[in-house]
Amino acid sequence: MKNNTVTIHDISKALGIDSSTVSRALNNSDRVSKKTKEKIFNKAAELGYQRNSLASKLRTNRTNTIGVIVPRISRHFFSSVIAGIEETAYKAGFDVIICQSLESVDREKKLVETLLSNRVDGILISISMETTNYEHLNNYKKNGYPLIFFDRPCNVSENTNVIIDDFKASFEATEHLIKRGCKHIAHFSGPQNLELYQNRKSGYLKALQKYDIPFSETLVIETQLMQQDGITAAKEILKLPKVDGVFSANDTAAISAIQYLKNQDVKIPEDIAFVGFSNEPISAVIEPSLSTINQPDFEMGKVASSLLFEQIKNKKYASENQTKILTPSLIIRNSSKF
Amino acid sequence: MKNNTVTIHDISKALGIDSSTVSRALNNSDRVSKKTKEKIFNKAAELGYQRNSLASKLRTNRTNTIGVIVPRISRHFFSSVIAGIEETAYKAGFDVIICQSLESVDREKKLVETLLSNRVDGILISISMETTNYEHLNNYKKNGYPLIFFDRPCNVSENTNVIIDDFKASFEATEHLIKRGCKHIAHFSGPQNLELYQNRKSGYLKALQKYDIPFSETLVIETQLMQQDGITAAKEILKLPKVDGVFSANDTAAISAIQYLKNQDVKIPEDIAFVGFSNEPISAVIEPSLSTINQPDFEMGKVASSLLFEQIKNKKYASENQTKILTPSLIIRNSSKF
DNA sequence: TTCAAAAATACAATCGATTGTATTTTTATT
DNA sequence: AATAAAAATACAATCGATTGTATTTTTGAA
Repeated sequence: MKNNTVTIHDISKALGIDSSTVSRALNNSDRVSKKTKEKIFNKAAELGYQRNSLASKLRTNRTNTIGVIVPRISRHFFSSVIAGIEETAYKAGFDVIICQSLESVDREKKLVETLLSNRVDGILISISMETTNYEHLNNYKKNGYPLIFFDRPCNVSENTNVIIDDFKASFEATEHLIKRGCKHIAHFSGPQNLELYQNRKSGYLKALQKYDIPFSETLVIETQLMQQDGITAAKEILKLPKVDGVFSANDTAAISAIQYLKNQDVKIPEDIAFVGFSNEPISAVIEPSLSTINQPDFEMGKVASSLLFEQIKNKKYASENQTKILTPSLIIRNSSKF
Repeated sequence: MKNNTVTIHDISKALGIDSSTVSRALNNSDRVSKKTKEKIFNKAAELGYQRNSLASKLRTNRTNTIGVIVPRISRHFFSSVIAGIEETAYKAGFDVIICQSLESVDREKKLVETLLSNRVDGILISISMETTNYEHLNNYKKNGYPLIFFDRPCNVSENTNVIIDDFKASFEATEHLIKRGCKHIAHFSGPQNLELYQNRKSGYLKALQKYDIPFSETLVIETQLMQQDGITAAKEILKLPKVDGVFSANDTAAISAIQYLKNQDVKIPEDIAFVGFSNEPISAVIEPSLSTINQPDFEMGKVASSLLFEQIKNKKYASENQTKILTPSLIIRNSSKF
């Protein structure tokens, strides 16, 4: 089977011009005269030439491509981060390869392998919930490979992280519930191997402590925070005495819990007030609308990718451990109105 | 700047074995003895060898990668289709490059260029709302390049399309409104350059016709069906006399319209009943929950990618024009309850 | 017109892996 | 032990573009 794609050599032969000159012309090098460039451009168009990026990348050892690994692209937060990344990348002339780990470490490992074997110039990653071991990432990081963690940080070694201030936001969310009058506040918590969920829990605890609210471990319900988990958690708190407020570490679980509780004739926020986390679009339109934490998602994408491009351009930064902390904000809606 | 990545030649030198043998060993060819394979595997692991896919792809002229272009990954429908595609691709040993056109033709064109220059083995595309001209796609299709349209079909020439039966679903949705008692049904319509929106409108018209419901062009409000468009459309129908039902060509516009109308003290469904299209997750949880058309999204991804892999394996299929039609279903919820 | 400098173009090696063919080594048969 | 067949390995070209260096052509100043 003959391959009929057009190469610079076809152009070269057709015009009797060396392929090196053709290559330079197509890259608009000033080592080629205007006249020959013209000829080459025309012939290239005529033959339907299309550069083979694989060959180019192989030769130059530069792909102008970065990889992004997120748990799920369908999560609004992540697709917004990706939008921010793509905007920055576009300006910098980089392509972006988007991958989803689906919260599986195995998949994550394979994705990293694939990205690296395709020689992306750098990787932005928000690790999966299952990820507890960072070897698959740190090996490459050690080689000075540009790698940046966002949203879900990795602090086991020197890394660059772009995160939001989960502790502060969670503190504020909980404080808001307290000021509103809640006395028995439960917390829907996520996997504690993710620092992010540790921080959200800490913020919650800190607020209780500040206001001298008695705390019991039974108030913390740790799940994967999926839709089904919200229902399970809702059932849990109904068993507990007097829970009148819930700070959920994400919106998804809060929303399904609210739905369930409403069906059980629990009044939101009168009986139980809710604050979620993430500001999923759905939160604004459910009934009652969900108070939540808005994260600077788009900005996070821009910041993380800008840092990555800096590292790519200037390798020395790659070894520097820096953490950028972005500030989220509390949005008060009906689920926690007075 | 020296490049310190490990190649098969490093392994070759370290062991005194020819690089061709190393390559064959790493590909588990049976032309290499077990003993040497062992040695090579060990050395590869020791040196931290990682295949350079670029070189491999260049040489073999096979990338085992397909490209997917969708308008937006954040749309639930598309991320579900992608999930279906990825599942099939994974089984077939293919990688998937996900791209979003953001409904811009220019971006779409660039994405196609990039995918082709990276020599993906085939492309799955759901065209942007702006796309009216298919040259950027048909040129490649003519070369026998495997290309499949899904959801938003392209019938200007011989193409393979995977679509849902928009006409039938829209007919049923409208019929449902009629049977429910609606007499003045408006239609939120999308860009008519997309066949999909033509079909949805046709189904709506057909239903009106079947039940002898008088029709006026003012009842059809054509927009981009974004959130803001829903509000605009809602204002429109308030100006019309007696509109008591709306069939919206997507959920997004329906939802924002409902929100707006509720604020204007219009009762849904008592005053105006609504049926949307797409079954976005949000539709199930808003108040009232939105009746809508559920699309077999995941299945669509599986079907489209299976077809593509067939075309890739067996080029002769590529020239065959076939259209697969999947059947959606009406979900009746509170926004159109009796 | 001459000739050095500058501009334009050609030559050839290279990126890393693959693969058809050639050569060497091993195995098995007589 | 001799030898053909089979197995294992080595050689060398190749995929398509890039790039350092060499060569040719053009330009312009003397």
